[in-house]
Amino acid sequence: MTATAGHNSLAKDALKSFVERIENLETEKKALADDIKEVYSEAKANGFDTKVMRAVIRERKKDPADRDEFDSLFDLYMSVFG
Amino acid sequence: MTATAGHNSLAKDALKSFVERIENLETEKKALADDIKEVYSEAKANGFDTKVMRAVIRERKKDPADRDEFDSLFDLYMSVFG
Amino acid sequence: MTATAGHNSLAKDALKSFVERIENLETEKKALADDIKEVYSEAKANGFDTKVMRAVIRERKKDPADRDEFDSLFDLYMSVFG
Amino acid sequence: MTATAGHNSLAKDALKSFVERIENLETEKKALADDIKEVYSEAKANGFDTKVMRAVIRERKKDPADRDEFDSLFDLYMSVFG
DNA sequence: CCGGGAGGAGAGGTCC
DNA sequence: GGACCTCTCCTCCCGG
Repeated sequence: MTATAGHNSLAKDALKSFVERIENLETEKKALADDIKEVYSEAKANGFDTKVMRAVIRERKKDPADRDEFDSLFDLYMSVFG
Repeated sequence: MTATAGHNSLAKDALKSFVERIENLETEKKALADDIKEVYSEAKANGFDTKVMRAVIRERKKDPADRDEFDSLFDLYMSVFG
Repeated sequence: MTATAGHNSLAKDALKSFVERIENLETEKKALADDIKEVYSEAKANGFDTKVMRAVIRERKKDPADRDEFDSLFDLYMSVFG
Repeated sequence: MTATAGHNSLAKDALKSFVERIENLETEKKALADDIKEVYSEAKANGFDTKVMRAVIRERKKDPADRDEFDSLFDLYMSVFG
């Protein structure tokens, strides 16, 4: 936390390294996000409803047991409102 | 809009293809997210404050975008509020 | 488009007025959002599942016709994946 | 899990009450959102750029929060990147 | 009609 | 482990 060309230079280098590694990974992650957007665009251009597609993909990601539990509770709550 | 075996088999295949492409890309994206988490963990183990690191990375991301073409108008509007 | 004291003082006043009206409305809006959060907290403290509650409230907000259309398309898409 | 008149009638009533309170609050909140939209429309009709106005309002909202206690640490970390 | 931006909801991480 | 809070994603609305 102090002086000339030396003190904590290792910590500085370490920090820079960590930050740069993260930024590089985020760059790659963003590229994939863009790719995904692109595929949705293609699908849309082919007449598919992307909102429904998203729902399907979300559904397939879920644990069936969790889904069942959620559904039964949902039905119970809804039943309160006729 | 379709073909031979069964109803709309082409559309079905197209939908399957789109969904699977997206799911694969999301798998890769998640792997990168996990990598990023891992780097933050390393940094934390080395004594860095990850909350501040996140702020730094966010800041560095924002700067380039902030050179907007409406900056002058923005400044004008802001000037109204002293 | 202007008047007496200084350049565009009318426009300035108008802008200030618009901005302040919006900011006041946003303050009120935020207060309501906090109230809503508070009710969810109470409900949770009484043993209700807030995630399911949100789903119920969202469901009740929807137009039945839209919901049916979405559901049938959703089922169709899902059927592609066995 | 409950008492006398009918199955869980108390829990039912409680749930209904919570949901209705939330829905009423959301109705009020939406009314305010509409009011805000209305003010933006007026401003636009008076020749102001609503996009810039939004930027101004956002900025004014951020400033107070940005005086964070970790500013010094943030500056230290940023200094690494000259 | 399409893409981009703003607002809201949900999920995950962090601190207590 | 529970609550807050940040971040990401989804949806809707405005502008082009």
